Amino acid sequence: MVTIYDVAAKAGVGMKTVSRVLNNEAHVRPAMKDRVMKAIDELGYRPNLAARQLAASRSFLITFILSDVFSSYQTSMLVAASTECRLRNYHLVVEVRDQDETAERLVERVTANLRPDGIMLVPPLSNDAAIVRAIESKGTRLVRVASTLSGYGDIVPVRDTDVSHEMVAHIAATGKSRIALIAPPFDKAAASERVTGYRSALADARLPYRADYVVKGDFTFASGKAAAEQLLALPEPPDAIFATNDAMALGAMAAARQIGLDIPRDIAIAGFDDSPGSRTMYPPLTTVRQPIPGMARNAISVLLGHADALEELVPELIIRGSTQPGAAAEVHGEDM
Amino acid sequence: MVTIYDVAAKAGVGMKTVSRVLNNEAHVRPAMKDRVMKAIDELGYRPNLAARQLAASRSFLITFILSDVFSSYQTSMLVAASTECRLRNYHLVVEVRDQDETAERLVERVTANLRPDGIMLVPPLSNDAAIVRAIESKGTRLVRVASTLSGYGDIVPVRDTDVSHEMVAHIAATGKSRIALIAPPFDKAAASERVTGYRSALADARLPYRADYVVKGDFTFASGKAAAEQLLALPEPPDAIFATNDAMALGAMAAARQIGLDIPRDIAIAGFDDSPGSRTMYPPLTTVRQPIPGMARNAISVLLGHADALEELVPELIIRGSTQPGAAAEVHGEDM
DNA sequence: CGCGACATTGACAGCGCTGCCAATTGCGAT
DNA sequence: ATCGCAATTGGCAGCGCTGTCAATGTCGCG
Repeated sequence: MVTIYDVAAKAGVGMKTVSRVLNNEAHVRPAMKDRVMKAIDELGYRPNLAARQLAASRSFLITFILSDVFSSYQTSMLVAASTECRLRNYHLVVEVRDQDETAERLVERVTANLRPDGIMLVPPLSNDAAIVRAIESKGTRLVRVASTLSGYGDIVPVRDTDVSHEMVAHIAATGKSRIALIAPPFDKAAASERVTGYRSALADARLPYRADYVVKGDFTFASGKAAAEQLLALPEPPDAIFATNDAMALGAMAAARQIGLDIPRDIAIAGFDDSPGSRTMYPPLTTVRQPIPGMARNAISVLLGHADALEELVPELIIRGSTQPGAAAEVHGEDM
Repeated sequence: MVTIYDVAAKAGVGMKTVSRVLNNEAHVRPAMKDRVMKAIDELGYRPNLAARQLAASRSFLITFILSDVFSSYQTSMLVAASTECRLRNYHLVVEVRDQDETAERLVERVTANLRPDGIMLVPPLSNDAAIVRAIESKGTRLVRVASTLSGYGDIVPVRDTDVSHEMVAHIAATGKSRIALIAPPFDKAAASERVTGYRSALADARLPYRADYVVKGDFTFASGKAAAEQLLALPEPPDAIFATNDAMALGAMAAARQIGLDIPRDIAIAGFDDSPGSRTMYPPLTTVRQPIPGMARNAISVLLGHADALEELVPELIIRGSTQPGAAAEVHGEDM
């Protein structure tokens, strides 16, 4: 294996100079730098990560903790984060939270062995106070993609209010007037931007806010189905349902289909996340596409301290057949 | 940070003895071992991975390469593999293959920086000859979950013939007699165990094999939809479609639904993979559940040379509403 | 009871790189 | 040309652990 000494010898410079070039440090004349680069190329030299880690006591590793509840959202974040790490010569290590593993044990094992330079958390784990606190107590850097803005760690905010508003406005524009909401499980309604957007859009459209049209779900298919069943059993059932994620929206679709309703004629249904499943339904689901790659890029940037040029990110309304008959054609053929 | 020297001092033994205990080497008397263990506990000592890597020139890292085409199959493998690594004090690093990145560049960057002790590949990447060859040329250990049995690397085989046979037999048992197949894209029909099972089950059920009932797809939703449209346009259309993965089966469902067919009455549809989407359809999709966690466990075991106790793995038929009306209740409520 | 073989333990030299500090060089101003 | 200061460059000591090998102990057997 070729080492930094070989490069130094070949370039006729001190070993430390090679190190400087590798680390892009200041105080190296361009001519030197070129000579070193050339030697590196010719020798096919690759720095030994373990040695750098040991000497510099940083790991060039970021840990991404996956919750044991899978979601396409998490996976997309993971992929985008890994890609971003690669551009910065970092690497992404995946750890999965075991069922019934305490926050402390999880964080202990994640930080102790590998000593990552940072940890990245996305929902739902990013809103788990116990985990965040445990990471804080270890002193490991943390970035969270989250809507809850308090607590330890830098935060890449999720801004859902406007697009939720847009969504409900879109549904109203298709002529629906009894628009129900399957809300997130959080206790405080204010905790969810998606709920806020729903209410403001109702107000704008001069539609009444009805408490019986708002049912909580827990982001699972089953809870969405149950919520929809409850809504559809109302004396005056809604003619549209906006579910705050796709899994619940699919549950609502199943509930509607089960009692023979036509989507979107009898009931329009919309979700949130643009999950693979939203595209493989018939009719395909109207939903919201989060700028996930950008969010992941921002998160890694923040974590690595290059917070200078963060991207401006805007979620996007994806109108498909579940709210607008003509839109059915816009199905993508991606694998799931 | 507490080091191995601190532990040695506290336990009153040589530093090397602590190292022996850590690595579970032979030639340490139980009494010694206990003393060391106690010291480790009391000090909360954690070995420094970077130092071990450098000294032992192994990385305790396994790289999992993700193809840029997402699938729930890949994700499940990833999660299971990560969990398994953790039990062996290894860590899983994720690298994503960039679109239009050559196999050589991919493998170069994956092996050069991190120098993982092994690489794990699952379909579709595990059948990519160029990647496998590139890894071989780097001399990095490789384990592949694959049905193609030739080439470099240890292989965890995928055995689909029997369960495909079972699936088609099940469909035939529900009274369907014109069972079509949406086949994998491979050139040689023999390459796919799923096709083999289909043919043998037809023979067993004394149903004719009809070439016009076999259409190739490429594992995407769109290709499944197109294939189903072609099948349903036949003069004598099939009354059942077995798609060799779920994405294509969902495409087939969409095609059937679009022309107003009832599932499963007019046409039964079955898939393969037990993807999240298969559960969130109405009716839910009959499919095959691969023993993914076990496969991942086996793969990591093989990679780490503990190939002694491999698990016996059998895929499982999951009968749901898309082939059997009564089965509709068996929907799981997992999030996607 | 003595000897050799083997089990156990410890000492020490790196693994390949970075941080610190000292040595050297270059350059503008006098 | 000379001096001072800052920009460059190199040397060296580890980072914390494992591999090698030598130094002890230990035990069975004659």
